[in-house]
Order: sequence, then structure tokens, then C-alpha cells
Amino acid sequence: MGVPVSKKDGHAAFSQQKREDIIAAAVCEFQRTGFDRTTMNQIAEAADVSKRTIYKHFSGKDELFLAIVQELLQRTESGPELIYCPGQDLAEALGGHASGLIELMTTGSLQMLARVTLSRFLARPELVSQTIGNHRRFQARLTRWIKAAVADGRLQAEDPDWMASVFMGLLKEFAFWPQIISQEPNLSRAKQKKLVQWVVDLFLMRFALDDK
Amino acid sequence: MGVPVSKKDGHAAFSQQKREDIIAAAVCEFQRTGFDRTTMNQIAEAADVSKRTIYKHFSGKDELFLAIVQELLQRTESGPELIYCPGQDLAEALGGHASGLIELMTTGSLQMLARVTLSRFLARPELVSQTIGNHRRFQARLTRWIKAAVADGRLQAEDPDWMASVFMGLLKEFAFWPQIISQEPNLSRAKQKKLVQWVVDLFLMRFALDDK
DNA sequence: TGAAAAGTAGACCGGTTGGTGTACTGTAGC
DNA sequence: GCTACAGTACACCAACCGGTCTACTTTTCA
Repeated sequence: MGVPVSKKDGHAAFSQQKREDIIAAAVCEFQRTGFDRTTMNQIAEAADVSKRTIYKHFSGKDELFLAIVQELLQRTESGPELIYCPGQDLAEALGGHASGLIELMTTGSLQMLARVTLSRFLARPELVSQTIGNHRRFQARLTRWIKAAVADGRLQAEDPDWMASVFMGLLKEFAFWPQIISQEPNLSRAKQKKLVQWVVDLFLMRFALDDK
Repeated sequence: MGVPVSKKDGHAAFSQQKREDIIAAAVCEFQRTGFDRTTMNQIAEAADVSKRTIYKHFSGKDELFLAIVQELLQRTESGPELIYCPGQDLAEALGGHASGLIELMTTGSLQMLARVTLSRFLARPELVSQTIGNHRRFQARLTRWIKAAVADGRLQAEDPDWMASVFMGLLKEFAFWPQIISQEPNLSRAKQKKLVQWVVDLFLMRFALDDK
């Protein structure tokens, strides 16, 4: 059941490769045709794998989907780090983080993943709590950083979750939603930079306690 | 093909009623079970109509879906009006508009419609350009208002689309996306009010040329 | 090298579903 | 009553799809 992992590590290499091929193909096909309209045969063919092999790795279509969600979570959660250090230049730290986030959001493969999972989550809302849980999860790092900065007396003592949402909301409004929904082209480097600067500026103008 | 309209008006009344019943039922069922999992039989039963009748009105499931999207567009586009008047209190105008938007976003039936259409749009991106077109369409009114205010010398002369997106993005981040995706409860009246005030405040602090 | 594990090809099945065909009723104008 | 058209009831179909089975080959590694 689940992932077949041999006792000896080396044994899994070939198998692991197949598994990844399947996931990659599934993501691609789900994105192209949507979850319901994508057939297992289609995925097998795209992965260049026998259909039976898919069922050796995953109990069924649903588990395949879950594996994809896990992949998405892993990728977003291993995103840009953000650690608060006293005396740190706030603008610089925030700017770096924002750039990292935008980089992540503008990755083609991540966008595809996001479309697939979002589409399914909208159709079956009960899946959200079962897999992702709280959507604030995606701003946990930022929230933690803000808390530390507040505790250090450099940001206003408002609700850190609120503050993080302001920050993320602005980034997403320009660098995520239009691309995900309307398939607008990614922001150019120049526009990315301008956006980051603008958002960081706004954030600090509104929430910073000292200007330096 | 299309809507069957008899030569004599009176004749169409019954037919028209049936058509509306079908759409209403389809909306309801699509919301409950999602597009793909909703069957034509199910819709027919919910509409208290023979399945054959559905096919007399719509060529198939897809056309039924399009009719529903039209309904959604109509409802959002007949949303809160916003007209610029010289000498107008900017904060008041923006605040009123924001409240209207939030009211719309927190309507249960609209949220469900949004989920159905969004889910489908994410799965079949080509439908977006065929139906909604540009996503800025939903902020057209606000953009027009901003343009007028800029022309009147009361707002900074930045890109009005950008400014409108900042405004809308913040509202959506708190009053739309969490509810649509994670099924979070709607904002309480108090929180709504606080959000509106906060966003309007921020917007004017950043973009207004005079403070009064 | 050889046995166990993994992968393959493709036939197969049961259930579902969008959509039709058909024979019928109800109604409204001529 | 006749014609035309909307609606109805329901059997029916062809296609599809998730998943299984089987007999077979390939890979892995002790």
C-alpha cells in the first residue's frame, strides 16, 4: 500500500523514477484536460508507462491527485526562507522574500500545479481541509518574521496575520491570479522589481515604527 | 437551435418559464456536485422537467454552462455603481463602493456561482477568453472613477489599472479568496467595516494628492 | 546467476452518462 | 376538429472510463 519502497535503497531507483514520471505526466495531463476529463490511459501513455504500473504506485486516481498536492505543498514550503535578525534591514529582507515568492509564482510548472489543485478544490471544497488545511499556511514564514519584528519593536503591533495577508495579497493580485486564471504573461523582470519595491515600500510606510 | 421563440408572444411564456427553471436547477446542482459530476438526469429532476425538454432549450451541457456564466456576469456587472463627481468626498465614495463589492462577494449564491465557473475556467483556460475576456472587466467601473479623479487632479497620475488592482486585490484577499477557496466564514459586519476603512485609508494615503 | 520485485501489453468488465428516438399528452390558434 | 408546437415519459445506445486480470519480460541485487 502506498509507496513501494524496497528494503534496500538502491532497489527503488528505477521504481522511483517511474513514480516521478507518472506524477509529472499526471500534472501535465490534469492541467491540459482537467481532473475529470483526464483518463488513466492518457496518463499512462503520457508517462510512457503501463497503466498497470500506475496502479502499482497509486491506489487510484484520487491518490494520484493527493500525491500531486503533496508535491505542490513541498515546493511552496521549501520556498524562500525568511529569518528575522535584530538590526536587519527590513526593506531588504522583505524585498528578498517578495522576490523569492514571485519567482516561485512565475514558475510554469508551479502554475500548472496550482491550477489543477485549485480547480479540484473549488469543485470539492471538503478536500481543502483534508490536505492543505489553513490557507495561512502559505504565509507562515512571513507571519513568523513579522511577529519577531513586532516583538523587537520595529513594526506596529497589529495582527501579524493581517499584515502578512496585506503583503501577500498585493503580490498575488499582480503576480499570481492574473496568470493563473486569465493566463496572462508573467511580469517582466522590470515589472517584478517595481512591484516588489512598491509593495515593500507600502508595507513599511504603513507598518514600520522607525524609518531606519 | 438556440432559444425557441414562437411567432406569437404568448406561446413563449410557458417555454421561457421552463428555460429559467432549468437554468436555476442547473446552477443549484452544479454548485452542489460540480460540473462534471452533475448529470443531465439530475438537472432534469431538480428542475422538475423532462430531460428531453432540456435538450429543446440547450444543445448540451456546455451551452447550459455558458448560460450560467452569463448570469454570473450580469450579476457582478449590475453591482455597485460608482460615478465620479468633482468635489466629491473621495473616502466616502470609495468606502461606499468597497462596501457594495464586499456585499456582493459575501452573497452565498454568488460565491457558489463563482466556485463553479472558476473551477471550470481553471480546468479549461480557453473558456476564459471566450466568455469573460479580460479580468480587469470586474474593476472597470473603479478604473473609470480613478481616471476621472486623476484628471480632476485629486489623485496621483499613476496607472489607473494598477491603482484599481491594489484596491480590489486587498478587498479580495480578505473578503473573497478565503471564503471561496477555504470556505472560511464571511467577515462579520464589524470586520467588513474595518477592512473597508483600512483599505480606503491606505489607498488615499498612497494615491491622494490633497488630504481633503 | 537466479529469484524476487517491478514493469508491460492489452484484453476485459461493470457501471455511468451524454444524448436520442419514439410515442404520447396538453394547449392554442385557425 | 385540425395543425403546430411545447412538454413528457422512458427505453435505449454508443462511448467512455476506472480499475482488474493474465501471461509475459525486464531490472535489481544478494
